[in-house]
Amino acid sequence: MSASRRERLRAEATEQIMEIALRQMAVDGPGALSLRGIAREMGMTSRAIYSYFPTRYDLVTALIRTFGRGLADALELARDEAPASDPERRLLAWGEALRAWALAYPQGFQLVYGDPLPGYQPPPGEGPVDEAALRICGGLNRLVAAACAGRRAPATPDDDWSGFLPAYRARVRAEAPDLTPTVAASALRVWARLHGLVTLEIHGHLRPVYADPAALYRAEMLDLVRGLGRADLGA
Amino acid sequence: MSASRRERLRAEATEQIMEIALRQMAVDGPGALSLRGIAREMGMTSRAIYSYFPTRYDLVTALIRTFGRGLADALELARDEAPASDPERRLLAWGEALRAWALAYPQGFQLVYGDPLPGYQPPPGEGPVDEAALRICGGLNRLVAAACAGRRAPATPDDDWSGFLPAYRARVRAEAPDLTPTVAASALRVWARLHGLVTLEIHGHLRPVYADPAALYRAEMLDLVRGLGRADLGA
DNA sequence: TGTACATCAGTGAACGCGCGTTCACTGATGTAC
DNA sequence: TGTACATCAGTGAACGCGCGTTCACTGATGTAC
Repeated sequence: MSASRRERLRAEATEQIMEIALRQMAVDGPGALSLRGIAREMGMTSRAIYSYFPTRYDLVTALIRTFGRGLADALELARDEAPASDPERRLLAWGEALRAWALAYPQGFQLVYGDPLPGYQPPPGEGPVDEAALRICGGLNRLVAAACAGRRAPATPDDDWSGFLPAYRARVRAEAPDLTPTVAASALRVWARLHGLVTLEIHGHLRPVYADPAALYRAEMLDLVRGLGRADLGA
Repeated sequence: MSASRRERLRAEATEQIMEIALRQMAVDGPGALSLRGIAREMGMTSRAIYSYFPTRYDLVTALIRTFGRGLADALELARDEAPASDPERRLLAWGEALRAWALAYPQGFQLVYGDPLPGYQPPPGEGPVDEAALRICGGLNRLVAAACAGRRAPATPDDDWSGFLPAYRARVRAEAPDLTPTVAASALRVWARLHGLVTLEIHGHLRPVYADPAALYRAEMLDLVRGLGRADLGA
């Protein structure tokens, strides 16, 4: 088992690098992330970082991927703590978790949903957020579908997918064959509404205005749930 | 009038600097903004920039202020093109203008509403966005109030302002004494809903999903107008 | 249990770069008499 | 209209900095026999 000791140390160092990277970004803004700075804080030569991340952008990619997974985990966890029999509560829990996570990791939120870093280009092939985006998007689709299920106007059966990209439609179909486009569009707009309040809050635009952003967010979520099931998308 | 020739040239150069700054930010991300780069592109010595902007951050501040004003102008213009007798259309026009402006100047939108630049701190005293934020916020408040006016449940008269910051409340009171807190909160949430879709779109998160973001946005606005006037904020 | 070898984390010095900013200046444009 | 002076846009060279990245290496940790 002594081979794994090296592995453990390596994993720990890798993690430490990522933690320090985050702190740097939190303190001085993204873009302040610097390999030399991390090395300095770890008490290592800057050269040493390169045996963990061959390039600055590889570090960023790893950060984005980690955060994406973390967010997806947090959302699924919160959702699953509410009983499956109560889809509305599950949706509310999901929404609360989104805000809570964003407030806890504002740099992470920005990495995943904002412009990650000046000049950063995701690596070719699967981007670092793709896996998480799929989980998050798919999860929200199912939640919204469940919450809509027992409501009036449960979506015209012959709605069209024409607004969506074919690739996205195929993906949705693959994992949730009976999801209607109306529901998918609703989910998208639910996401956008929550996203709007969250980004305003983490960028400080709510601060000079509203003292209780949690209440505002909750009210928005309640309104949003109330509005579900109306087939109101489209021309 | 030859004194003004110098002034004109100076103003033109100042404007050119700002334009190039924008282009740089658009191409290589914010944070890629560099005085030397601007000078290079203008065919000047980097030193020359300093007679226009004493510091890099002064340039950023000027950019933010300009963009803030530009956005506020665009919104007011669009609103005023719709007849004052049709508050809903005015609100819709305002919303469309927000999206259109953000798509036209994504760097500007990010300067005003996102993290402007790594390390940037607004100057002490009045920040560069304050004037524009006031105009935008106040304008939206009035629009929402007008759109709510003829509706059922036009806000409980004795609603409370407790969720808002006292300073904000005072400002709103000063310029629109009969605005109810319910309306103010509605306006805030209207803003957030539009902001959510817009930020998702300009950061490219809608692109892999929805082919017609304009339609999605329009649907959201219609839903939002439909929902106005319900006194649905609060515990 | 002991020795010879492979692995691999980390060192230390150096590269070339672009940056913001400062210094001392030049030469053209405008102003006052 | 012409001259003496003030203004001021822009030059050119230099500063010190922190950065990402590369080179050739050392010494400790683990592995095979």
